[in-house]
Amino acid sequence: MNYWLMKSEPDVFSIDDLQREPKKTAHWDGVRNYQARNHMRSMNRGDHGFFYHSNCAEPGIVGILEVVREAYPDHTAFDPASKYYDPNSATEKPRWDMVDVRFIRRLRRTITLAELRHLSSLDGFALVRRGNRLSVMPVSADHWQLILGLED
DNA sequence: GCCAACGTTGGC
DNA sequence: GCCAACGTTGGC
Repeated sequence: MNYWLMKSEPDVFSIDDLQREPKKTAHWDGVRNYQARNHMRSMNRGDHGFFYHSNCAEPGIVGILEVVREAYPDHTAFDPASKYYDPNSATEKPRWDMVDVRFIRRLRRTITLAELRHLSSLDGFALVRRGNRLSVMPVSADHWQLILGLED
């Protein structure tokens, strides 16, 4: 099993929104960055990921999700009414993909970005690299366990 | 292929 | 709201 981290702005789509979805499952649409898309293409059913809240008062990891459907075309790219519309992503040759993810649980507390930045043991973790803006990134098994260990 | 201009992300 | 750090676009 591989581990991931996926960012979402809570004002747009929060961990609570995911929990409220039917079957607690949602499309992870709107990714418009090639590196992030390629990470989604590498995901396997059953992989786990951190749900990260970005661009908010307390940025950090708030929960855990599971990949329940592997990458397939992101239909919002075909929809002129969508803010994620991409005229360069033709339906016969889709440029952008999404995965389906299911809510597993909330963390008992938010593990903040500020806190993670202070851990030298997380050196090399993409999230805490300076200037990182990637919205979907891998997490090593070691880092996954280490971060979960911070929860209590 | 270079690179300046522009747009976006996201912490603070 | 500011702005640093990137990514993308498009002229040449």
